[in-house]
Amino acid sequence: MIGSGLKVTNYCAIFAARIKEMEKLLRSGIREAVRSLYGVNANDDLLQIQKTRREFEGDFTLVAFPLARLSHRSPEQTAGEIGEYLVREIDAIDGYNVIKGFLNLVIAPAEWSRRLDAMHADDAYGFAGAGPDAETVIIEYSSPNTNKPLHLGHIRNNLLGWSLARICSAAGKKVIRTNIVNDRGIHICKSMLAWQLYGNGRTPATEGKKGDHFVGDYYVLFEQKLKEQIKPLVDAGTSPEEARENAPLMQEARQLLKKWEEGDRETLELWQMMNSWVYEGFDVTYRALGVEFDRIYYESDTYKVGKEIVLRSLEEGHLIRKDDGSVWIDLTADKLDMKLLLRSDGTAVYMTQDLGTAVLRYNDYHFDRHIYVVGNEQNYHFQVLALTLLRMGFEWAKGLHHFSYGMVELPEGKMKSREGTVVDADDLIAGMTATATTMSQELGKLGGYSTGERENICRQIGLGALKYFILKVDPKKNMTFNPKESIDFNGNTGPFIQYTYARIRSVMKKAEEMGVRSVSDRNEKIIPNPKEISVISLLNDFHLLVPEAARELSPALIANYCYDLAREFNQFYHDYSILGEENESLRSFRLRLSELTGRVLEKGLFLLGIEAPERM
RNA sequence: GGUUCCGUAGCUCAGUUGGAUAGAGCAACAGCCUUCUAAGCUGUGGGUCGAGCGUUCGAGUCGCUCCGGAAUCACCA
Repeated sequence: MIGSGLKVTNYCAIFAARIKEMEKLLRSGIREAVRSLYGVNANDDLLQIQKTRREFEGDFTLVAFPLARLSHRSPEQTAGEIGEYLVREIDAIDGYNVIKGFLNLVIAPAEWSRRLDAMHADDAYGFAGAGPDAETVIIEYSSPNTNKPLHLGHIRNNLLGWSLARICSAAGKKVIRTNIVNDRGIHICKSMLAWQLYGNGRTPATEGKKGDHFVGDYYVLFEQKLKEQIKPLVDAGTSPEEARENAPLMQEARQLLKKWEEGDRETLELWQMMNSWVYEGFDVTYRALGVEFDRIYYESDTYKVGKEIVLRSLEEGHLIRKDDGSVWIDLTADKLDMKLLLRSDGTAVYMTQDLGTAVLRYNDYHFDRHIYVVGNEQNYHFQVLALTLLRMGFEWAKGLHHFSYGMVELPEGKMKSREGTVVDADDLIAGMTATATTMSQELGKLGGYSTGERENICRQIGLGALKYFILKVDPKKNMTFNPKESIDFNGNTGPFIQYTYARIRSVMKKAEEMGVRSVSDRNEKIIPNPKEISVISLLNDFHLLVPEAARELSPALIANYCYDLAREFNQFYHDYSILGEENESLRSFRLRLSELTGRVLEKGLFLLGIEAPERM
């Protein structure tokens, strides 16, 4: 047997260093081959190496077409000659075949087994630590208004932001998760006014209601009452826009906003009280979704900074003041428009506070990159924001990046609050958990567990289904959510991946009971079968996948990878016995393969913000 | 009208810097539990990759034109 665990690790680390560079090894080998065979140096972008497609024999494929130019031979002949050379010169390459100019290379199966050991020995496999000179990335997400509870659109936003933060961290960046709360403005004044008029002192506590829903109800009530006031005016011949502006309720709301901006104590107290109700409600939703922030900014603070910056920039001559006193930036030279930065009455607009927030954050963190997770309806806004900051002389604004994602739509189209089709976040989360519970019962799972354990597992599964459903699709595309057909738990879903993980955990527990060890024995030579090799090969992709996902800012890449890995493992699991294998070394090897798959699935799910249940 | 994004199987979606015969899941049908969890595995059918032209040895992927859809172009946020 083996001496100490430490020795095993060292032994494996050597191979980790060597085999991690498997693709590099191939590259240098091919470059060498080209030099030796044709007497020329192959430019790196001519060496196109990819994984061999399933239907052909081999592990890696070199596309020989580009090299045919150097060899002055047909792609087929070039591929054949290079293949010949590689098999002769590189131990790890066992064989090759050529099909239509594609050189398929077969890696020695034993090499895969060594690669597995190397990955298995590395607890941090796939995740990079943040070094002292790591890039600092701010990720802003969520960004709610304080007049309404969160809905499905916010869920997509929060899940994307949270996952991006984890992916960037795993890729070795220093990440600051932040939120900007739109806590001031006419919208919250509407809720405040409605509560003053019709609330009769009710509170979330007296009504037994979540604070955000409670306040949201008054916002809806305001709009209802306003509509009642508008109707007679319109009937009397006023235009709808004018009627809306002139309705007494609207006037009162504006007055309340004015009082707020003047710092009226009573108004501020009401504002604070109602916002605190909303925050309590948001906290519950955030906790249910499993998202957190390192730092929260409030528009009520940042809009002042924004105003100062605009005024200073005006003095510096970057901006224009019109006759009515309003302040603008002229972006027509960049094919954009004139953009308002301060109203004629001196008050701030949306852009003003975003300018302030950006500057505050730069002063706070000196970020290299600032990622805004905000829907694609604001593409124009963020174009203007970055350009305006640059014009104002803030060079760091080059690091601003709008992570623009698509809308979540219903089969009938957009969610509309007027038609009551908005999918509430809390309802949806509760619904998913309920579905998971029903399904679990129908399948006869989770017998013998306590109620608390059962509830927790069903919660994990329900949320896993929801999160995966949302994160697996390309963020920039609009996506459809059909509330009638509940989200699936079979096939390409979160629970499928969770289930694969739970099965592996179950095997691990049983292995422990049986006393089967997963450590490798360096004296044994394992020749993995093709199914095992496909799993190892996928596991090997993971260390390249994480930086790739960080570069592309793509949780979908991680999600789809997890699915592929789980599917591949399930086939292996189905076809071969792990603990039932009689050959001791092979049994241990399969256990390592399973354990590492479990760890990688867990990490992948972690990057998506999905919990991995030990059993289900 | 300007700008940006999207269009792949009945439905929901993948498809790496352009590479081989475009892939999954759902739904439908047919199988597989005495064996490590059947939320699993296997098989069958299903496609003019919106249309056309171009670049290329090679285009779902790049360019242009058109068709269809979405967003945006507020002294709203």
